[in-house]
Amino acid sequence: MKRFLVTSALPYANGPIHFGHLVGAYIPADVFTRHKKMMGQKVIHICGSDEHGVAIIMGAQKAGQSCKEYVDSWHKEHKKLFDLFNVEFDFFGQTSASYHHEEVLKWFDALNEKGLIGPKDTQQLFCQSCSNHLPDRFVEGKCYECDYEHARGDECPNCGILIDPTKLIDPVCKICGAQNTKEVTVTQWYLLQSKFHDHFRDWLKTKKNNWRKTVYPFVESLTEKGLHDRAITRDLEWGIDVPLPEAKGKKLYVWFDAPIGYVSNTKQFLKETGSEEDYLEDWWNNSETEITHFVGKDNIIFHTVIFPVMGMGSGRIKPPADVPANQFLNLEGKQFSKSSGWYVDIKEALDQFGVDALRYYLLSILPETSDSSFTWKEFGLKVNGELANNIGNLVNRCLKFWKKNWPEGIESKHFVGFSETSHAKEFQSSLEKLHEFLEQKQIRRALEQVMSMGQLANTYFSDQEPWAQYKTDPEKAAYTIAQSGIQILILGVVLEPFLPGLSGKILSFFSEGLNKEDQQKIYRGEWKVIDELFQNGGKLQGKPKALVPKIEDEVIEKLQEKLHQG
RNA sequence: CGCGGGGUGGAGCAGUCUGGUAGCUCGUCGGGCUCAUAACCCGAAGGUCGUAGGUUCGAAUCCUACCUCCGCAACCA
Repeated sequence: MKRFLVTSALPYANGPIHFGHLVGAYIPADVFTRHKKMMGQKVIHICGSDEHGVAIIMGAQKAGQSCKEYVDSWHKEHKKLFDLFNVEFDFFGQTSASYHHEEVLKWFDALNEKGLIGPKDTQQLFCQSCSNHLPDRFVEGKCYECDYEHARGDECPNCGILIDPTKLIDPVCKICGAQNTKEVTVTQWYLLQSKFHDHFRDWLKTKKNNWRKTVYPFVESLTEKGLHDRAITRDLEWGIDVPLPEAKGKKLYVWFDAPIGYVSNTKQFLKETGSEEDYLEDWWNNSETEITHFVGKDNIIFHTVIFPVMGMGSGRIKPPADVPANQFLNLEGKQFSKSSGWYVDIKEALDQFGVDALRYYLLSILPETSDSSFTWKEFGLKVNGELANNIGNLVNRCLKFWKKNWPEGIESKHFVGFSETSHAKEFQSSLEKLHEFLEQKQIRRALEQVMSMGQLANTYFSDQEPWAQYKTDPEKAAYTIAQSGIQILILGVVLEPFLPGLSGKILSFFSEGLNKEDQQKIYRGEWKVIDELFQNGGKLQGKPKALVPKIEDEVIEKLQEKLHQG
């Protein structure tokens, strides 16, 4: 049986999550996974904290904590935020855990055995003040081509040439700020990707027609002329030991171990849930598995080149079916930047507006094809004008009318045969489009289909005029409300992947007996089941109310002011 | 000529691969309705698809040149 393995980029345990991260990977992955689950397909969503690397060491130093304490606290913080945002993982692990270290060593050994890892001597700058090796962007200086003052160790932002850091004029350590470097020769172990070029290109070509146009052309042109060998070891104190006697004291580079976290976390997930399945045979290396990595565009190279090479090269896992990378989300046109005050505090926003409003807006501006912008003004307009007016109001107008006029319930006969009606046909076609878009990971367009179903339901309600029917022919009105009620029930189910919170609220009006199986049937369009659901008549649970509160203009204005004041 | 992605009615976007009456949401204007969160429904106005050439019976869509915006993405994680 076909199965789906979904991953979202491992958040780096070194700072808060912002909207860009949510929109780039976690929310799309969550929607896709929930969709698959509702379809009744076998799917797991794996993620976890990425906890090695120089930035973590520096962050821990600054915080006066050990590295482990430091990453643990960010791990908890991130987990909490994902929960608040209804982003659901089947497993959310840590790369500092021992199960992860074990897995990484297996990869290293396998690649080493296949001759895909080897040592090379390189010239590197070493800071004599803080005793750190300074790879690329940890050093800055004057460009030897154009004299630009702040050329980085890898590239000059002014003239664009690739920089050899040892040739920089007056190099400065970016870690401690001292100008006290010397050139040293160090041995590092490299992932010999160049040996894998032809094999890689053969595989890549098979993705030409299914990958996004922001992904394929980029990877294609980048790898056309060859794959670069990459250093996968570092001289650091924190990380996974290189399992070679001649590399004593060295650690594996964080980007080597991090993606393996997807695999090690899957193993741990199966172990903790008592599964009999094998993480490799049944999942990562199973021909029936479709692997999808949700990432932001900054992660494309690692997920489309390096990790696939590691997987194919070691033979441990198969390469991904798709890497639906998203573009960047800006804040009112400029990049989010916590240090310059250009950011939005997610927790505050959650407290103020609730998860449904935020998820709705973020979903509607997912940067799937190009960069997009978060603006408070548009947030207010979309939540009020679309979510509240369309869906919120629909639920409210129909269910209030229902509760008021049939407090003891509507007879079951009015609910029968919905799937055969003409108003169900249009719903059905929207649902089919929604499924199609979600399969293609076009989540924005899928959400539009949900909204169009809301509009269909509003139109049906208005056309039938149950308020007028009730005065002349109450039976007819009962039928209209029953049918409208079914439409709302379907909407509630269909909303689940997008807005699980709102979905749950809508469904709670209907029946406590609406189990997962029935929901899945409705989600799949098997609407015959609805006849059975209302066989004892339709009585509403609880008291209907406005589910999506409107956002006041003044609130938006205040937030805009606050942002621009910094 | 470093690389990739954008430039479509007031705003935000889809359509470009596989040429054939320019589509969606919001906003605006007009009408309707009163069950509902001043919500909902119907209708209308509004675009020579960045510019200039070319291919074609026909181009937003293919080709060429140019202008312009965003990002940096294989030793930042």
